[in-house]
Amino acid sequence: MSQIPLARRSPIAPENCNLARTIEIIGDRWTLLILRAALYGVRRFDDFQAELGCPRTVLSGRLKILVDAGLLTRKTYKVPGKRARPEYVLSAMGLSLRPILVGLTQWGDVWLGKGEAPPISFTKAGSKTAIRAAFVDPEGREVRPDQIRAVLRG
Amino acid sequence: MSQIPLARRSPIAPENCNLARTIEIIGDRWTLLILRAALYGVRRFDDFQAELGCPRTVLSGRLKILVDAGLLTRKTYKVPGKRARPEYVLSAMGLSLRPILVGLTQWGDVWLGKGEAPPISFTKAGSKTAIRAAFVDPEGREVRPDQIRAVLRG
DNA sequence: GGGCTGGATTTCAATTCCGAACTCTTTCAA
DNA sequence: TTGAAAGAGTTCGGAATTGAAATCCAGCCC
Repeated sequence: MSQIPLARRSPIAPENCNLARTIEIIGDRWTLLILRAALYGVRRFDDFQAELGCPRTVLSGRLKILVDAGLLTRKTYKVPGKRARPEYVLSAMGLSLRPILVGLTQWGDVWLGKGEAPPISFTKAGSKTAIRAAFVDPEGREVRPDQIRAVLRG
Repeated sequence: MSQIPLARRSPIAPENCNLARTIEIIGDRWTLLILRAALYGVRRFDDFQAELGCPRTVLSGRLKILVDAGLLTRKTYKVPGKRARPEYVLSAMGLSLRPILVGLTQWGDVWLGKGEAPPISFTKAGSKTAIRAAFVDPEGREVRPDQIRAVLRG
């Protein structure tokens, strides 16, 4: 029934596993919620704070981590008549997490959705049909999950 | 430059957002590392502990959460001549996170990879070319990131 | 100057985490 | 029959992190 054969250890030590490294950066409740908000267009400190409802200390710290890691870029914006403020904009590095967060959203729709229609869905521009996160080969054709093979180097 | 227009709040309140709900369950360092190990075939308490190096109390708690949430199933295994022990195997719900963890791995390969060849890569069965996470339409054709539109219900 | 505003820091109790030792149960070995 | 081993936890202090609120701080307005 379980597709995965028993292993006592993973084939890659967590120290040099890029998945483990990724988890070190974004594997955190608040960090993920910040990225969620950022992908919806939130950029300012107080807006993040209102959105997440987290302590300002935590928000401040997490934003710093994300900027240092390169997922967010700290820019300055200026509303006329107000002083300049920093805003936190997704970099290309952060933007490229979008398929993953959409994938997580769709996973939640399936397994946590309580039968309701999902509150947000995704379509191709100019079309009404839904799109989904998936794997594709180099030519852009879908590869079904059961066709995925892992290959170890060396 | 930034593709995402400024927003003061996200269009969906975190309370009834399936992405936020997902993050509540698996948005945690140790939880994600447990799932990583589980997807590599690790099943037993002490093996998880050796793999993650986390306190046994934390592991015990996280496993309980994952079992309660339905991602792991607690079964009993018996090595001949040894007493029966519990093991934690991925349910269908947990297995369906695999594409997401593969996506995170590849994101790490691109952005954290330090120029080395990734220690693990993914291909389509019977092929040698790499696959990648992307969006597809219902027919399985790739949709480029700039063509994605979010649609709110209601 | 004095108030306002949006970032960020300080403070401190409450929680969570860590690490090591300890428990409990069954099986094997002396 | 006693005892050692092994696996899966639990117990227990001390350390670190979190949460909530108050405070600070810099520039823009009047």
